[in-house]
Amino acid sequence: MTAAVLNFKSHLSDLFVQALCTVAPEQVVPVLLERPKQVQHGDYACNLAMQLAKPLKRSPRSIAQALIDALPASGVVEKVEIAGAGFINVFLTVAAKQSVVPGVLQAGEHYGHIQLGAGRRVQVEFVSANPTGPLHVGHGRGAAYGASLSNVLDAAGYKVSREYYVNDAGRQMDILALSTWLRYLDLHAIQVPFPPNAYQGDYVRDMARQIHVAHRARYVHTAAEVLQGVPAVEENADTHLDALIANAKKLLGEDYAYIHNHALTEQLGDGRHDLAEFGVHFDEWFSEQSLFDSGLVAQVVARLKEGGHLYEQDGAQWFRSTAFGDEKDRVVQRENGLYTYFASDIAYHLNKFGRGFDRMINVWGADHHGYIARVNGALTALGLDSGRLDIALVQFAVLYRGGQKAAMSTRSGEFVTLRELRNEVGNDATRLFYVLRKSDQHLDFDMDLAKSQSNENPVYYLQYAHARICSVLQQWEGDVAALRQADVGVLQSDYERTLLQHLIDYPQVIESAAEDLSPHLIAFYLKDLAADFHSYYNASRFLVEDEGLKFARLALIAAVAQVMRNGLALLGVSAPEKM
RNA sequence: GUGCCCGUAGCUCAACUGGAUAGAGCACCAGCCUUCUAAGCUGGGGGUUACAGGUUCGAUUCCUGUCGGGCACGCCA
Repeated sequence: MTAAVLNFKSHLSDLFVQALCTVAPEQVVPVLLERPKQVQHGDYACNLAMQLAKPLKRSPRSIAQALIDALPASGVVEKVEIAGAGFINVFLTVAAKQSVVPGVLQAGEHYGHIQLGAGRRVQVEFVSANPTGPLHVGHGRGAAYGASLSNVLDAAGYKVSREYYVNDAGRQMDILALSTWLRYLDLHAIQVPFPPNAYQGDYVRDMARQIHVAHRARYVHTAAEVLQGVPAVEENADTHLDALIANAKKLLGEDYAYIHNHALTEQLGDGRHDLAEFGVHFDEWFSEQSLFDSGLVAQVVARLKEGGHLYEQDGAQWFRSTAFGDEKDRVVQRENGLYTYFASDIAYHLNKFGRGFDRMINVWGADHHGYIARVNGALTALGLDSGRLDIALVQFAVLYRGGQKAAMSTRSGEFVTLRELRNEVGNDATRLFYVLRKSDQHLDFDMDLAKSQSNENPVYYLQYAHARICSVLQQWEGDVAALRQADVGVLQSDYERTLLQHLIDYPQVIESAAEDLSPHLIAFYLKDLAADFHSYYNASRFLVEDEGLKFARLALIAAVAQVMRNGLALLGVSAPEKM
């Protein structure tokens, strides 16, 4: 086994580059190799000749012939043909393709790991939901996507850091603290009308009860005090809420921080636990508040001001983001002196850039798309290369249950939580369904389908292929590790050739998924691989009399099982040995 | 109204970033279990890629327009 065996595409690509240098050294054309859809078009097709036709003013087919003549010899190439308008079709030798089987078995769980990232450090920031309540199904998609993407980048040779940005500063957290306190007062029969735009969920009452149990009546104040000077909710719900928050801070003094922190700790802990059960882990939980505590937010605003990127209007500080292609300028510091979320976000990104990542990927909900221009603008204004930052937008997921859209109202507290979804359909199905679509496509999540234990459910289709192989290997009762020594020369059938080619493609799929930030490609690949295995299974027997044939076939399906395991692991889906 | 994304089989989605005859699953029809898991397999019907132009050897893919859908347009986070 040589290094080239596991990397046919780049090997062939090198050959074509050499041929190109001979035929048309002055032409700068990228060499693209594709897997043709039709088997008669060979294993790889190259359209180089057609791209050169115009600049060289020659017919594509004559250029193709010249390229073929100039192509260096290679042990893995069976033959090269000109086809159609000028495609160059390359056929690999059977032996070369067969060698993937021992290659996979040798590499084991590392098969598919490539050096695309070359050890470069990449940070993936995802989920980053406000810790103001349970994660819902929208966060779930970001979590599944971010986690799978991180795994793919890891397999592609990047050194990945997974980060959750905790919005522990700002008004939303104050609203949660207030909501908790009001529910607590309710337990002490203090009647204060609960604001409609406060957090309604039952989890708020739970936290109130915890505080009540731990500290009894310590935080009780009269309704009159709480409502002192608070404008009517009918006038303006937001000012009503803010006045209540102000009163809470005033009445509770240092105790306000306790309630605030209790709510934060509870919700963050709950989210962390939820995500861990979902197989989603983070290396870093970055606190927004720490940016204020360290003074970085103030510093970054000062830096922008020094650079002449800020101006004052109506008492507020505006960042001139229109100078960087944004639609309008944005406020970084409000009239009341408070910094906006945008300001702390600039500070956060400055901090990120300072941590020395070669590349950063933010996974955001698609509703944040209008936010990209201003963040890039701010980074550019700070003299940072915004090209190191990628924003991956993830579209919404809509749940369907019994053919009906499931209700998704945050205000009423009537939303389906990620936990409920996981409990109802299981972690495996949830993880897979979330990445079964391109992330920039809307996702219709059919809960009935995800739950169904039937042939309609793609989760079982994948897992079943793996379990079937394990079952066969178990009944064989031989030494699986010895299969890597199998003589695979007898693997000649159409089914076997198809499977061999699929196994060869796997590293290429990792590369595409990493380059396009598209873990769904792994899911599609696994579906294809499973389909080809199931066909093979129905058409052939593995535990046959002929020892050589049996050994070769078992080696092949063991390799298929290995790739299924590797791929499912990237998606966070288990690969059961029995079903 | 302005900006971004999208429109592919009855339904849910692919199509290797401009390639060869646009592919899967579900649903529908007809078959395959005394032999390794039928949660599987085999075959069949189903398309003017929303519509109209344009660019070129070649367009689902790129450009323009129209129609239809989603999202965003706060001194919120």
